[in-house]
Amino acid sequence: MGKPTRVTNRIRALRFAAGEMTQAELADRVGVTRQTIIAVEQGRYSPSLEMAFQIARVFGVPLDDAFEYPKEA
Amino acid sequence: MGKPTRVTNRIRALRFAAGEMTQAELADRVGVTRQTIIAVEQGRYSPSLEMAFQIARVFGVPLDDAFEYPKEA
DNA sequence: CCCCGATGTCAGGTCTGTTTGACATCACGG
DNA sequence: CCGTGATGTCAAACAGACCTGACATCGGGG
Repeated sequence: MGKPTRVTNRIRALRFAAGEMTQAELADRVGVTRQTIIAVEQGRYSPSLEMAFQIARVFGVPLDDAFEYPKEA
Repeated sequence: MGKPTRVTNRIRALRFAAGEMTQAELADRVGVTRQTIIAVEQGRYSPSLEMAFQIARVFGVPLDDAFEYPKEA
């Protein structure tokens, strides 16, 4: 139980928008584990900046489009 | 000796552009340590996505403007 | 000259992102 | 009915981000 990750993402939506891309395939393309994709997709924790960049790149969208950070606590 | 952080940033430039903002002040505003700012600024490691968002927000720029990720290995 | 603010370094320790591997469920097709 | 692909869960371990605290340097003022 650490801090709830305030960062949200649109990975799932982007996956489906990209022709029903599977979690396993995304994980493979990004170079991480399927587990990691699941955890991030579910918002259990936020990815590293590098991983965020790679994910956004896979879908061809800017970072701010794939991930969002709410205003203040 | 881990992996060299492929992510680069324009923090230093942004700091000076923002009226000579000091590392300590940025650290304070972002809510991290001065050490962390130094390390990130020097590219010793890439920040978390949350921290990246906060930094970009301090300077009022989009993520992709504050941080860059080079093409391929 | 001395002090102080700003930057940088080093050592150690904590926390969380990431991995590996095993396993459960559900939908689908043969 | 059985097998398989996609998703999800849990546990344990490792790695890297981040912290604390101490200290070194350099430049500018008083």
